[in-house]
Amino acid sequence: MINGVVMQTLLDIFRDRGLVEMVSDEVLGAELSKGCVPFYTGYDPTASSLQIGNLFAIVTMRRLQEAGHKPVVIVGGATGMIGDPSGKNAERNFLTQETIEQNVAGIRAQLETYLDFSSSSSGAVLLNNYDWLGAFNFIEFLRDVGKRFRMGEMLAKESVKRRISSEAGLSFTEFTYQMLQAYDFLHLYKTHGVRLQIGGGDQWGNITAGIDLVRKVEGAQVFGLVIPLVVDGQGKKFGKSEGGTIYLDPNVTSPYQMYQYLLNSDDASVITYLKYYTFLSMDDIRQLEETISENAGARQAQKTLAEEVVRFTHGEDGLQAALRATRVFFGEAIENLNDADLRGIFADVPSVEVSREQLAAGIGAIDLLAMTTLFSSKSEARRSIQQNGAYLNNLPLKEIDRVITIADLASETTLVLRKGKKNYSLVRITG
RNA sequence: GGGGAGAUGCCCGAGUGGUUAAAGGGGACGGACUGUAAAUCCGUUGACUAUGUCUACAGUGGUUCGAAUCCACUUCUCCCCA
Repeated sequence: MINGVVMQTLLDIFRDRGLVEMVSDEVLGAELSKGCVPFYTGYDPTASSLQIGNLFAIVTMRRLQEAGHKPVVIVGGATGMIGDPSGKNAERNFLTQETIEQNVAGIRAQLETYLDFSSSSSGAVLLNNYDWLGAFNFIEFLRDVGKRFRMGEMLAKESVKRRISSEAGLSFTEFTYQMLQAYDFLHLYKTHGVRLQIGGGDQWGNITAGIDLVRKVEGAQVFGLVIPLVVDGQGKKFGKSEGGTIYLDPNVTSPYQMYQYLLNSDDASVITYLKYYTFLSMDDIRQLEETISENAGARQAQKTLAEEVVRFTHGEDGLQAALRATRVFFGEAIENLNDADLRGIFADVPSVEVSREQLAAGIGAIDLLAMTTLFSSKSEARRSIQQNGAYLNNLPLKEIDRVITIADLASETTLVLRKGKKNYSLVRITG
């Protein structure tokens, strides 16, 4: 309190936004107000791309960075080889050194779009814990680190208890995981002054292990902050759609797919997502919340969420591509588009090839439709046309005996066929 | 080893000699409605050279003008008694 005014700390602001599941000590609020607190979070390099589920932590890091705190991102080159038992039912397969290196490179590139990696005092750094953990020999590790750990505490960890009593059991390798991660915290404290670890709820055991180790070895207080688990209206983990996981890499998950996933957020969850994933003010978010009760059908909140996140991830160009793909996918006539546009929009759509001579000679609509994966027989194709369910370049195919020719190309080499609302197939001409 | 029941379209399930490409339900697909939701409603759901033709009711053979329906054998499934 200063002059009778309650100062709101960054931690309070985070709380208002719902970003805090747990903190190790309330003193963290004051610490964050005093000055730069280097903090870290870690990622396992199990894939070359992060997924949208990881984005929450990244956005949270960004918030901290904007408040003047320095992000230290660890990619678990060493711990990734061990496998974190937290929240997992079985030990995972070891990754090869080569795969891990590839994945580390991919993750680094992605983080650079979200965080400021400049050399300023709060500039982010990315480290690979293989660089220090890999150098250890076993005896040294036992003497310097292992001695600080008590079996009772280690066995009491939820992740360990659950796995030990499970069918799969727990290997010694996995059991030591918490020591490695705790050592990361100690190492970062010593080398970068890191005093805060953030992570998801399943990391709580590992985080506290690190806090304890730093206290024992250095006599210093460091902190942990756990962000909430993000789930959708059905309680399912955020970021998994029927089509699979939503990745941040546009080559794996197109901006359009990400946009669609976010746009389809249910009304009950969208406000929470806006708080987690966007930098909109709480006032703006409250206004969007009102639009839901006023006119839920407009889905203003969902649109805003999708726009903000896609722009943040893929830039303005990526967002525009997603919006254009959305318009086309949802029925806008396909015209004035070139091959490159279509390739972007229909990146995930199957295609068949037809020679230029064949198309020049004309192909019956039914025959052409039956060649695609859309229909498994000519009868189906015929039926679909009769039911007004077949479209050429998003215009209904009305006549059964329609002949399709070169003149029908939507772009230089492509015809767009559609069944029903949004099942597409492309026909490309060759030669 | 003895006795009994059964095998139908994507699935379940009617049908026991003649408009049966096969009732009904589910699913799926299309359409309407809608918020790219849910529900609801309508239509479709063997193939093809398409108002017709061909292929289909476990398999093979037979009876018959005509069979998913009757007979024989084969294969498989289930149940009961030893």
